[in-house]
Amino acid sequence: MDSTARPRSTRDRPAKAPLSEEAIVDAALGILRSDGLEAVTMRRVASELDTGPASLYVYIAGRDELRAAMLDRVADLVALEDPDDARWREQVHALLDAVLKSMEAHPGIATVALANPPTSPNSLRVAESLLGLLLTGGVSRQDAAWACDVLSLLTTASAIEADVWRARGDTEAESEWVDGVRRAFGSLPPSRFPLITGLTAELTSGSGDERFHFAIDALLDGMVARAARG
Amino acid sequence: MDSTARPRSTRDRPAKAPLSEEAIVDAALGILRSDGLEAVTMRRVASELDTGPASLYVYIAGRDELRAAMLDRVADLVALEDPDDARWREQVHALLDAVLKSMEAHPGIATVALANPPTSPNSLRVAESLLGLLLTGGVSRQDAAWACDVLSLLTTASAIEADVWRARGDTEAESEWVDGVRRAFGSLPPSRFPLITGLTAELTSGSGDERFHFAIDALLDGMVARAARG
DNA sequence: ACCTGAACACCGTTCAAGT
DNA sequence: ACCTGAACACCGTTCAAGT
Repeated sequence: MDSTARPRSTRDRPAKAPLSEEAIVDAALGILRSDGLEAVTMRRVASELDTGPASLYVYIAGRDELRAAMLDRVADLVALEDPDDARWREQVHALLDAVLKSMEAHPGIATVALANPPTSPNSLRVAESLLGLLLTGGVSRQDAAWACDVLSLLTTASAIEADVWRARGDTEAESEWVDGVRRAFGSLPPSRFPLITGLTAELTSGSGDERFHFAIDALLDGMVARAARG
Repeated sequence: MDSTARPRSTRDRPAKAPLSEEAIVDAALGILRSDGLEAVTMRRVASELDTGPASLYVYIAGRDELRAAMLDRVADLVALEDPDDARWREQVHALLDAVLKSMEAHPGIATVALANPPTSPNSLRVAESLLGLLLTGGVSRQDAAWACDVLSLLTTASAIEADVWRARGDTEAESEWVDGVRRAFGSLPPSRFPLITGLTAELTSGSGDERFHFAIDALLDGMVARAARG
């Protein structure tokens, strides 16, 4: 793309990196990965680049534009594969799983995704691929179009849920937080919450991933059934 | 500073309300409805109550607790009905629609919902009702439990999407923003995005509500099919 | 004992002034 | 012409001091 390829320098004193949108987004993503979205402030990004906050505005319109640029960069990490008639269903799972994992590696970015329409270049790249898989699976054109939206929503929401679990569970695996929820459910008054108390095991079973893939399967099942009905 | 003559009333506020968690949450919800989530700051809430920000901390642990309390209050607005075998499916739609509408009336609260585990008293009330409807519909216990989570996620995500559309479209109906997206999709290079450009009509058709109920139906279809398969 | 003024350590963004 | 120091108008939260 660019003529002057430079090694991506973020931390550890890269002598002096000339300011650019790319460098700013790089620095922001570094902060995001290590300290989460709340830590990504204009001032923090600027100080990471050894300059004042005002200088960022030469390259980026503001905080929201920076967040959108970060989001697009995260979507760029998702690898795509061509549709295969025999494997379209697992390909859908694999694609959405890649989106989920990419977001989970950048805690807080899912929140940004929900606040921005999915029309950035790399979001469109993913959407184009997902549409292809759904059509290959025999889903109707209208259903595929809407499912594309719904599946994205679901993936983003799952990523946010994962972010929250991790933030609450701190260093430990999900189990600790889930245990808390299980205890909370179990100690509810059964008279007022007969179903929740009776289904505590089911409500707290499965990992986030299992629930995510369950939802995808249920949605695909529904649309395939709908296509079969005509 | 004469305190006997007349309490200095701020605008049309009910004279002097004694501070309490309820009064604080009330004030916060008022700001939320009129100016959105970003405007709900500890300082703004305090000034609305004619006091300093420090005083709020006597009744509320902090900003996040205030947001959680606001969320629970919004969930309290949802009316429930007893499951009816013949109408369970439309009852699911009605329940989730009520949750969606309640959130849409409080712009930004959906973001709070995604950041908090759905274990507040009124969230549990809604979950208990939804579980009952799904079980009445013949969905398996495990599927009902997970679907409860997925449907909540979907509803919350839809509410956020509605918030974003409204924020972008400003005063006008959705159409203006949708037109923009349609134009953006249409002007994409067909060689790189053959499906998106070919499906622009389908991708941008339907209101948010239609897409929302489509997603619910597809999910329910999938789970009913699953239950039928055994 | 209860409440809060004032302070601390931050924000995003702007713009006049400097180079 | 380009960049940025300094300022403006805000944040959430704490705690010593006042009543």
